[in-house]
Amino acid sequence: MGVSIVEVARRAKVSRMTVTRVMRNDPVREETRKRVLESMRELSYVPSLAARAMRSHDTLRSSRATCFALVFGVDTQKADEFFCEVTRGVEKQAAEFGLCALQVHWLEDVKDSWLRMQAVLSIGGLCGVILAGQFRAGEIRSIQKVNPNIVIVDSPVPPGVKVPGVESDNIGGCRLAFKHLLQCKVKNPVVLAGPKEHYFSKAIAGALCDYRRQFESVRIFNTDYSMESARKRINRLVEEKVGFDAVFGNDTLCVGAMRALAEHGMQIPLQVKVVGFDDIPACQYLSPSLTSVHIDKQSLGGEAVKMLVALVRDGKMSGSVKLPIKAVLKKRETT
Amino acid sequence: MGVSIVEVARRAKVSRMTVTRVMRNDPVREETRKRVLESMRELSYVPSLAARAMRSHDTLRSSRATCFALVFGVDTQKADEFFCEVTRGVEKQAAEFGLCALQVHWLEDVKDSWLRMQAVLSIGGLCGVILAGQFRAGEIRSIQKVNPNIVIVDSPVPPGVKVPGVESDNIGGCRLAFKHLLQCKVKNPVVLAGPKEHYFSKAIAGALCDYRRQFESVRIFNTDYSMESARKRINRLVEEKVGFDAVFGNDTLCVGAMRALAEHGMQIPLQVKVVGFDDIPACQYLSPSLTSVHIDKQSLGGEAVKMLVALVRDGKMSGSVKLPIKAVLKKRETT
DNA sequence: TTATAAAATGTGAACGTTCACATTTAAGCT
DNA sequence: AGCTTAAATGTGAACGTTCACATTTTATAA
Repeated sequence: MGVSIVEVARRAKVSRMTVTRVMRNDPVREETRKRVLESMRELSYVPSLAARAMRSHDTLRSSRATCFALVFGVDTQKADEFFCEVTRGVEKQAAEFGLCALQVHWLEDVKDSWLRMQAVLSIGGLCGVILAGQFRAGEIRSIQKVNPNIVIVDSPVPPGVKVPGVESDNIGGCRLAFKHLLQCKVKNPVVLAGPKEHYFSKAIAGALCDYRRQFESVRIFNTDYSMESARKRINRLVEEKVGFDAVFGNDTLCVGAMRALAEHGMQIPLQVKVVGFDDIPACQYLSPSLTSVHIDKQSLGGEAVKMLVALVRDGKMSGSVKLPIKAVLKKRETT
Repeated sequence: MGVSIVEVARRAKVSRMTVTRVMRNDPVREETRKRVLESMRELSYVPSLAARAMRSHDTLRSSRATCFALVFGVDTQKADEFFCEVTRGVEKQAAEFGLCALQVHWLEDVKDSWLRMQAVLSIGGLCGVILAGQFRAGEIRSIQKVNPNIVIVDSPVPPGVKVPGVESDNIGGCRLAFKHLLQCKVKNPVVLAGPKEHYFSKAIAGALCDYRRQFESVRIFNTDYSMESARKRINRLVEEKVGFDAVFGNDTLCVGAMRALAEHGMQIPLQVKVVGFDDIPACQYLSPSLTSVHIDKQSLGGEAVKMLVALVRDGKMSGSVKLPIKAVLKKRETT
């Protein structure tokens, strides 16, 4: 069913190797090259990555590899728009390098999922792996066995593993948010964090160390990043007449929160200020538009690719490089 | 770097074939099986998909295949939330079958992108391909050469190709929207379509055949599905004092449109009604919440996977099956 | 016990590439 | 022409599996 290099060679009356050379732009007589190219076209030859991969363990870091895997961790599904943007950044940069990104979601709850993942990652022609989201040290080590070129994006590298990575400055971003809330004379903010062990939640805790004292009260709630959980939470607070004058959380959560506030006829920003995090595209188009801490998600992805390429090219990276992507506050109508 | 079946075999003091048999659950003496399994564990053996793929052309439809590709067409990037949901449906159903979905975006403007795509699709262990979005007949035929098991999702199958597919009832959905607008006494709707040749745009045209006469005027504009283009368009209409009393377009476009209306202090739904399409999660959380034509995006993805599995299992599908996913109007506050 | 069938295990070849090296062809010089 | 060197092209082996078939071991029956 597939056309092999041998058939192309036969048709062009040359050997397999010459065909390979043509593909590689190695020196071949012009006339021969033309015959081969024509032969490839006519048979609509597609090289078999599988076969290439067989010679892989040495080929892996060769210039021929055309793909890398972009693996999404377990919790990444909720934060849609965020990772969509990261992915876009990855793909743009990948295209720049002539690479192709194979995306895989890792679903924790499915049996054998992990084994299948590993098998996928050992597919030939994969020059490396970018991990997006949260991974445990053991998981990373497993992956390293299968493919040594790993870059981790938007997640703190767990202790005990050495992996280069790109990281948004979440703590710095949270600080900006709190500082801004203070400037807005907020006294009793409600903070909507993600799941307990999550990067974002920890960053919030980190940033609060510096600012907590300056507020009268700070209420923190963990959520699953869904709009619904934010809406419910805020609804409950309002119904229980808990006093608060601001909400801070990621953009998705803020959308849910704003809905709840609207349902109760509360004025934004008059009665309650709202500050988001991530600055997803929709922020500008909400009414009122959402003040948010901007993270350059595309850079996050793009830089990860650059790092991966460097890693592949130079063989090794100097230790556990962390490239921070800085956060910027975008003031809009909710504050 | 990778552990091969031979090493596992050696360690367990058996032949390669016995190891294979253990993996396949073929009959093997219990004691031997235990030795092999242990050996596999200790060496943390991961079978090489690449190597498996080499025997592929017959293996392809065998039960061993663990992955399929989910390919996104050129224009799919804009419609983020929509395809995120479709993907989620695909992955849930894939997990159900013990399969793993490899996502690939096809970026048109990048050179050799198409060739790389094809190479990826011919990766071993891929039991099939799901195409999401718009593809041309020639493209589909090319892919068919590389991998015969194709299902197309949310795109009309181009004439001249026989591919089974799952399709949302876009025309029906648009009819619902227009009918609803009429019920709301709308006389002069503005319609925000996608790019000219797009499925959605054509569905709008199709549905309008039946309803155009019943409106006083219908203004249709093509967009690139971005919020910004919708906002600009509506802004211009307002500034040019073009009279209209409703906006219809996909949800993303509606968000942009609503922003524009809000900027001009126009009341929704009093002065202008807004009806979306797709019913992305955010619709319910906007203020006012967005009336939208609901498409069950997860089913779209899930059914595609079921179809693919059937295709792989039975070898062939009866012609060009089209499974329609029906559309439902969700009335909310914008009408 | 030996013959016979059944169960368990092993073997060579093949899949499509590429590598390292071998061979052929062409070109340049005296 | 004949010799040397460079350029162009070809070959066998290897990558990790699996298949079809071959061989060995074990169980069963006479």
